[in-house]
Amino acid sequence: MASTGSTGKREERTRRRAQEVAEAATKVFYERGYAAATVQDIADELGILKGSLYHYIDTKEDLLFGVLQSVQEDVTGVLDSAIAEDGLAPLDRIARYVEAQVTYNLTHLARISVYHHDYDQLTGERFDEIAKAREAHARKLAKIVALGQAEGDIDPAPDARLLVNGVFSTIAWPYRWFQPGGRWSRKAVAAECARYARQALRPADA
Amino acid sequence: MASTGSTGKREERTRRRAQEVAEAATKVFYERGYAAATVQDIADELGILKGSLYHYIDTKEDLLFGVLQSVQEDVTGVLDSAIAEDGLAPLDRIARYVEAQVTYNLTHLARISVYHHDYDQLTGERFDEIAKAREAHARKLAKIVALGQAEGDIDPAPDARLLVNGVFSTIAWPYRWFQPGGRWSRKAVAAECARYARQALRPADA
DNA sequence: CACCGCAAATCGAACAGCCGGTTGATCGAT
DNA sequence: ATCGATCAACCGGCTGTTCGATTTGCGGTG
Repeated sequence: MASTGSTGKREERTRRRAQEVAEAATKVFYERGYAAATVQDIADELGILKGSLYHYIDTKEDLLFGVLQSVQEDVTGVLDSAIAEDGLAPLDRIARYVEAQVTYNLTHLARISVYHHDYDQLTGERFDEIAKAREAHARKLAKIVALGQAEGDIDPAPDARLLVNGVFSTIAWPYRWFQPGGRWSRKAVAAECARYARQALRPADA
Repeated sequence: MASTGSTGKREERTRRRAQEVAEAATKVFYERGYAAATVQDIADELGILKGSLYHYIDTKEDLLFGVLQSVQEDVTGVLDSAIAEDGLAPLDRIARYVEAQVTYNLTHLARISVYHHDYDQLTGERFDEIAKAREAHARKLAKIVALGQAEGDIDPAPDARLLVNGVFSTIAWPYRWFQPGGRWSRKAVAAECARYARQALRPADA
């Protein structure tokens, strides 16, 4: 049987285990923070010895990078989806994007926490890679903002990049205070953030 | 000569040195993060041996707590000042508060970074103390928001506590991306944040 | 279906190095 | 002479990482 495309049980199992490792790392990094977390902690979470963990990685940082890369993919996907929708005015597009991203953030609290909290603990090229992706992300959003300013449903006075940072703040902060099962549902928070951002972007007079 | 009230050169010098220690800790925690930072690093920053540092502290965590306590005082002061101003409509008061706090944050990047980044590395009562202060802070702001909602210049639909979190996001995020001497001045960023928050709070129709 | 081969996964033990923290002696300004 | 500040040397414990031995379970063979 040809190899490509079909997943033997062997490879399947391997892939699964690798994902379990990533999840364990995410959980531990979320609870303790990357720097304070120990390779031992992650091994304990998996129920193996810490030496065994090095069958999957070369370095502790590999675990962090794995998580960050994966989150970056998701985050990029959310924005691209919002861009792909057609027939939306820029302001509506941004509102949808905010709602979708906040929903994602509150559904994947651990991943997003690590993404925002520990990303600057990466070193060398790896840091650069994520930083580059983040900047590309910001530029994409800036384009939509600028379009909205040109069309008149977004305040034309402020620099588009400043408005982008405003939107990011609205998106990024909720993971810091949100409590699952608490007073507000994910949906309610996401909707309020979308409203908040939309209102903030609108021209002053309106 | 009486002792109380007058500062002898001895005590003066001691106080100064203690502040230098705190500043060194702030700088190192800002650059490396609390968990990754070493007592050695801070001693190096001061030009003394790490053993000598323990003349001022009992524990590494003392350094973190010192910084956080001090920042918490400042932050409380900023809000209280905004509350003390009289003759201001709630929405104007909040806008002033946002501008003042963002200005503070961008002027004391290192302190604020540590405050937001490493505060959950405190343990026991100390964590509780800061957490309590933060909650009191949120309640104060919620009162102003609720007042604004009652008076009609703030959207009455969303829960006041959700709006407070929105305002906090606008305040707290800039330290993450702001670059001193970069494209925007502190004043410009602070003013834009104030505008962003004010606009976000206003009723939808307006 | 029973067997075997082989690679992936885990173990077990060790490592050098650095961590936070302690202690007693010494320095230096008042 | 006093007392805060610094030094010098040390400790036990834990860190990330390495590596050869051992176990586990899928894939092919008869």
